[in-house]
Amino acid sequence: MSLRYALLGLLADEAGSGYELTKKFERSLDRYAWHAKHNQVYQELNRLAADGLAEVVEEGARGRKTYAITEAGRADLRQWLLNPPRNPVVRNEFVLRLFLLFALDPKEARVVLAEYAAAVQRDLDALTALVESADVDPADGVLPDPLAFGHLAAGFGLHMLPASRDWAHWAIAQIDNWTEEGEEKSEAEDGARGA
Amino acid sequence: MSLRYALLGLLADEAGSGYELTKKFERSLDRYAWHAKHNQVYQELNRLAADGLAEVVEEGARGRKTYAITEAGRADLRQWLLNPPRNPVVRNEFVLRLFLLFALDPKEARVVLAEYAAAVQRDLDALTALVESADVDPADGVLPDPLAFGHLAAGFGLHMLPASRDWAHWAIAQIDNWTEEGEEKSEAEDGARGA
DNA sequence: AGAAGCATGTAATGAGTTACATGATTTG
DNA sequence: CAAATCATGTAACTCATTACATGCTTCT
Repeated sequence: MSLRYALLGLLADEAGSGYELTKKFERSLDRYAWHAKHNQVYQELNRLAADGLAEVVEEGARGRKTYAITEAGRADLRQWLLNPPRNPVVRNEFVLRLFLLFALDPKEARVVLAEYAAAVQRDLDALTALVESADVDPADGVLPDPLAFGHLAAGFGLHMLPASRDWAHWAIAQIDNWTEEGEEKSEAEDGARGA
Repeated sequence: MSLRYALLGLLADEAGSGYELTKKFERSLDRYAWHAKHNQVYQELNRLAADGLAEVVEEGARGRKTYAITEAGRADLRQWLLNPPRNPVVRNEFVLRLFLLFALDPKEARVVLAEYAAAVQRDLDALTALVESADVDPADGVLPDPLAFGHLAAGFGLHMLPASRDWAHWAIAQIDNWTEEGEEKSEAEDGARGA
C-alpha cells in the first residue's frame, strides 16, 4: 500500500498528471523513500480514482489527465501518517551491498567503500548547492514553511549523507588498521592506486 | 535478484538451514538492508540449489536441510558486490512517512517526529549495549576482523541512527520556530504533554 | 498429554519490472 | 521534416505477501 500513500502524498502537495507525478516521484521520493516506475504510477492513479481517493479534474491534450486528491483521500493519507505500520518495509540495495562486503577480500572491499564514499559526497554537494540556491535568509523573518514539501526531505539528506560518508571512511580505516596489524610487511610492495 | 545475493551473503558467512537463515536475516539485514519472509527464503534456497550456487550439505530431523554456498555461488556474489546495479532499489516506509509529514498540520507532524526520534534513540541504545557487550578492547592488539559479518553493519547503525535522530530534532525545531513566528499568541494556551 | 515453538512448505493473490506499443507536440 | 521528448498505456513475467497446512520436538 505504500505506493498508494506516496501518490496521495504527492497529490496532497498539488494536483498533477501521471507524467508529472512520475517526474516528481523521481525527484523527491525515489532515492531515499520509495521507488516506482511510470506504468505503476498510472495504474495506481486509476485505482485511486476508482476508490474515490483521487479524481480527474482536467483532461488535456493527447489523453493527459490531471488528478487531484479528494477529501476521502486526505483522510486516508492522514490515518496512514498517524498510524504507522508496525513493521515498515525497508529495502535498500546500497546498504545490502555494504553489509555483505565481508565476502570480499579487504583490498576489494576498500575500493567499493571508497567509491561509495565518493558517490555520497557528490550527492551531498549537489544537494547543498540545491538548498543554497533555493534558500531564504532565515534572518529576514519570512521563514519558509518547514513542512513545505521537499524541505524536510532536503534536511534529511543533509543529515544522513554526511553520516553515511563518515561511516564509509570509518570502515576503510578499520580495514586499513586491521590489514597493517596482520601484515606489517606488505606496506612497501604496493604503490598507491587511485580509484 | 537482491534476495538471492542477500542469501548468498549469509551463506558466505556460514552454512545454515532455511530456518536459521530466516532468523539471521531478521537479525542482521531486515531492518536496514533487505526484508524477506520465511517462505521466500525457502523458495530462493531451492532456486539457488537448482542453479548450483548453493548445495545441501546435510539433511537432519523433520526435513531440515543445511545449505552451503558453492564456488560458483561465491563467484556470483563477488561479481555482484563489485558491479553495483546503477539504479539501486530503495524502499523505506519509515522515510516515506517522514517525507509526507507536510500533509499533517504542524502539531500532528511534531508528535510523529517526536515518536520517531524516541524510537530511533531506543534502537541506538540497544545497539550500543550490544556492541559494548561484544567488544574487544582495541588497545590489546587483537583487533576483531573489521569485515566480520555484522561489524560493518553495527558501525553503520552507530553512524546513521544518531543522524536520523538529530534530523528529527532539527525538524521539530523548524516547526516550533515557524509556528511561533506565525502565532506568537498560542504559547500559553497549551501545556506540555508527554508522548 | 497439551502447549509452545521448531521447521518446512504450498496456493492464491497482490505488487513491481520489463518489454512493447502508440501517437502528439516541441525543437532544431 | 526529423529527432527528441511528452504522455499514456497493455501484456507477460517475476518478486513478495498472506493465508493455509503439516508434522516434529521440547518443555511443563
